[in-house]
Amino acid sequence: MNDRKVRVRFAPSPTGPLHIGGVRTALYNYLFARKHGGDFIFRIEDTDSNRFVEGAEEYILESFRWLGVEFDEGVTFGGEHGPYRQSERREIYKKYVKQLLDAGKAYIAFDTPSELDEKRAAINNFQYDASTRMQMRNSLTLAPEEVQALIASGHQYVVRFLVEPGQKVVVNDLIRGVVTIDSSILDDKVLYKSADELPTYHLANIVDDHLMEVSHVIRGEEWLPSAPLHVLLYRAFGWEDTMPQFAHLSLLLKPEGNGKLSKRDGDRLGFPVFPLEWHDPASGAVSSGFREAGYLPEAVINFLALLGWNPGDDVELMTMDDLIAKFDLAKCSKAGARFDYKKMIWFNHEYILRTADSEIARMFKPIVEAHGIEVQMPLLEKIVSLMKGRINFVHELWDACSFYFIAPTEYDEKTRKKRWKEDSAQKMGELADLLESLDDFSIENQDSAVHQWIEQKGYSMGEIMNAFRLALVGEGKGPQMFDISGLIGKEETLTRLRRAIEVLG
RNA sequence: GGCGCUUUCGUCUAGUGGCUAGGACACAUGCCUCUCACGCAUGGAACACGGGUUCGAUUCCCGUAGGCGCUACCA
Repeated sequence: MNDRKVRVRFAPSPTGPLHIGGVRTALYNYLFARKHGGDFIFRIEDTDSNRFVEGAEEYILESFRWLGVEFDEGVTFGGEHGPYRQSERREIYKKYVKQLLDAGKAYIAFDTPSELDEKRAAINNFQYDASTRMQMRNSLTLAPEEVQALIASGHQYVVRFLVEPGQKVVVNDLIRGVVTIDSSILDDKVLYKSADELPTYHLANIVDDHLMEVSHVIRGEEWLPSAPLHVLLYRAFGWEDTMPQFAHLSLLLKPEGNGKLSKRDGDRLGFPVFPLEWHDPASGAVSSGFREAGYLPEAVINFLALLGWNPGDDVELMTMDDLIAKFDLAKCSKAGARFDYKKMIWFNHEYILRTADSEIARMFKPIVEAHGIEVQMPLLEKIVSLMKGRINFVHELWDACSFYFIAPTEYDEKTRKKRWKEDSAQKMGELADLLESLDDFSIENQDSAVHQWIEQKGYSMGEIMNAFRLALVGEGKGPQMFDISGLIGKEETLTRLRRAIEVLG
């Protein structure tokens, strides 16, 4: 049983954008598959025709392409266990539903949704199970001819799983250990609906995992309560010997307050909860995505991997290959993890630091151009190398360094008060003359010439440089002064200097 | 309500039957310095509570409380 080939799957419902929690579940499946040389399957669970959303499947695929999470098999990837979209597997499920029906392990029920609602309203804690099934309209209580007649006359029905009460059902979870429940608390779950000729999640899931030879089911904790039902289904089909091993992951919680992470938290606190921007086809509403918000995929992966899992060492910055090498389901934490978005921002900062200047410059270029500025790559790369350490997102580069491209039109009042003295105009005039006289305007040459001049005149470094900075930048920020003047060039430096003298006096 | 899962600094977490309970984010201070950042250094900060078991429990057991999830012809 344990020497089976590792085969795991990520099986979302195409009901909208992929939640970040789902991304993490997929990531853990991927890491586990790669770690054990197994296969990673992409299956679409579209058994609820009412909730289907156009474009969701493509969105999910695009998200994983961006993140670098790769599938081996499944929808759009091919494979020998297809089709991988549940809506295309109707005939397969019908066969297995019949098998259960014939074996007396499931039955046909005619109670309509509204009848069931009435029951629930009338009886509190009503549950369709061993204690109530004999009072309902189903193949257990009706004569076989009646059942046939109802079906023949077009009555819609569902197939329910007949749960034997009083059994101890044991789920051996790879993260949580042994979980035992009494089958009496389970209800007779709907397995199949005649209305759309599709199974529900529970049936489709078991049949597909079995047929697709899935070895490990790694999914969110919200599935833990139905895991015993799934065990019972494997048993009913006689598949218990090849039943996959289960691992239920803790959930992602709000950064603050109670409850699980939701889109509202992201909107409120200013971070995305979806990998890519999503345009809802029905409402037209736009939800922000990590990609568009300026996160690097490597940073998102690294952050997510550590949210609920830890290899046990003090290393936090890891590549996908590092994560694969270290991943271990047994080291996943059991309790829910708050979504610490500030730490995610720190990861992005670290990854920007580790990304080549040329790559950051390539990402930054369209932003510069959007401000109507033409810039050459070599210059932009130099600016990036000077500035990228101070930002968390590429788009923050613009605010941090727009002075390279645009001369100040006004001067920050606070800085002016502090840095522009009575004699600043005169000294800046001297500085301008000095710089003008330089044939070699290299950073090194400016540096030595200006230092020499300051020393000769007995000026202080601070008074000169700070006034100089105000003149070129318009405020008190930025890298070393000659890294600014050197890059904007002699002519521009002198223009800005002389304008400041004129304006500030 | 019922059932299940869960509980170490504010947050993510490491860890052990005997430790000064470790790291990271965030925060504070200092250093660096021509500014702002970055960076570096330092600091404050935790074993939910109550019972057991034990020579000794943060660690093992039970209970309580809190948190989370499920309780659909949704996944």
